[in-house]
Amino acid sequence: MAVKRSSPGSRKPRRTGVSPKSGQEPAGEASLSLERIVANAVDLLDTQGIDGLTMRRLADRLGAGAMSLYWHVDSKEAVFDLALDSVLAYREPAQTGKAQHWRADVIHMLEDWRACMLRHPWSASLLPRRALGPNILGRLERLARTLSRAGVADADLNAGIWSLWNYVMGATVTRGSFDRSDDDRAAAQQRLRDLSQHYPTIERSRLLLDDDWDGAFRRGLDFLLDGIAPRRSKAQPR
Amino acid sequence: MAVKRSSPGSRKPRRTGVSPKSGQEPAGEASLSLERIVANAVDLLDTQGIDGLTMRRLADRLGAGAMSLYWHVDSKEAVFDLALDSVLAYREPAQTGKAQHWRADVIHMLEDWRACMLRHPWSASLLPRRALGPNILGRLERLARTLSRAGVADADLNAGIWSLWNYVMGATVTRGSFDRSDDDRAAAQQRLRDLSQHYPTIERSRLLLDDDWDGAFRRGLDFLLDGIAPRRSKAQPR
DNA sequence: CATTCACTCGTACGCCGTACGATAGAGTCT
DNA sequence: AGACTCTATCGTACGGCGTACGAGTGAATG
Repeated sequence: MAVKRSSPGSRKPRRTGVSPKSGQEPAGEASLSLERIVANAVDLLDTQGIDGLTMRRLADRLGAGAMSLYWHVDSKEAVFDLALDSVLAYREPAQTGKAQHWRADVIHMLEDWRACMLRHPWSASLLPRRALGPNILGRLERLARTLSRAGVADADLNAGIWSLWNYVMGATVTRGSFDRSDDDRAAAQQRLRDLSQHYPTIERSRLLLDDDWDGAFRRGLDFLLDGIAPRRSKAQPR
Repeated sequence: MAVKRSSPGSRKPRRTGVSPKSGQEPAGEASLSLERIVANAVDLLDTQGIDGLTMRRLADRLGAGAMSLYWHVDSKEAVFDLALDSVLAYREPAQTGKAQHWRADVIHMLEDWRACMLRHPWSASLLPRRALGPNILGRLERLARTLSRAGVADADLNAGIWSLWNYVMGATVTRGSFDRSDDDRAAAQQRLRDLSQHYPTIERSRLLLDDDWDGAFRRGLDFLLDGIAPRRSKAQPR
């Protein structure tokens, strides 16, 4: 699944040089393009949820027939891949000249990552079964570079990257499991309160009710970065 | 989605006391029951993957009509919930009398958690959108209890639990994104090698090719536990 | 015997992803 | 000009899905 042979259905549409009449599309009736498809898919996912994206609906929105999409895209799976990656693009922080501390850099990127995914809740549930897109890899690369420059030993690098990565992933995915919609937020809270009763320690700490997600995220990140930070006497891993 | 009103379709079947003829079912033709449904669903998921589970197939396997399932189960979603939770049961370690160190205890539970999910790869991709079942909550409770007894301050407890939790979640989910099947494992490796070329730091560290997942998991866990461990002078969170 | 339950299942509806092949227009070559 | 190719669109149809609905069955109960 993760690896696709470049299938016959998808030669790239090269824009034939000649744009339509004027320099800009007026409105709704532009021609199909990968960009428009992906943008509308994201929109659909945002508003209708993960089951709301169907090829027919997507095509309708674009004023096209369902099968027209398949000239630009191999399958619905591909639409998911593209939508996911498109939502995870990272704009570097404004780089105001002053060199950032590596730690701030890492935190910024990871908090932004988390924010991106929370802005599009479907992305968290998609991630586990999708391939790595360029934006995802770009973030990994950046993370690796930052840590490496900060002096993290090569031998520790991969473990460090994956630790941070996993943490962010898990935090986002977990967060997404709670209070998905606002409709039943109250009901969910009640349910969690009921559930808690059978789990005394959890209840006492209000684990399921505490909703300072952002703070918890940041604190865990600090735990990890403390562990990863270079030039500590790391002899006994136990 | 996460919260269901207990819908009308699912009164619990109470076994009417009188078992069939003998004490044990002979073979294939037992009657439907929640246990059999869930067990077969897990089997189907294990062998056919997440798309391989359909209500019709599941019913066939059980020698029943598709709609018969719906007397025991509200919907296909419920089957997913049940299958997921059933796979995540935790058997406490043999408790050989000697008191375990809390750290060993936590590590055991979390490594077991990860192992469970890797044994059933579909579980990782299901987790993000499913409700909390009793086995999942049981593990959280145990984690909370262990940390609390180990002396983690109440104020740090939730952050600690969620950190560990998120980490395990993310590690499992990420792991699942790679080399899903053995069919295309070679192809996947090649693809990753190609990809790496555009991401120099990643390539240098062989991030995507390194396959010591278990080791990386353990090392990250140690990072975190170092950060969480009680009685450290934790004044400056920065 | 009548009624109620616990349980099973056949049929049917509306939706899905997409294989296939028929277009239509624009560009290119002779 | 005519023939041909390439890009792009789309209508139809197929097989499969989840599940609403309601009819059926056999045992327990009154």
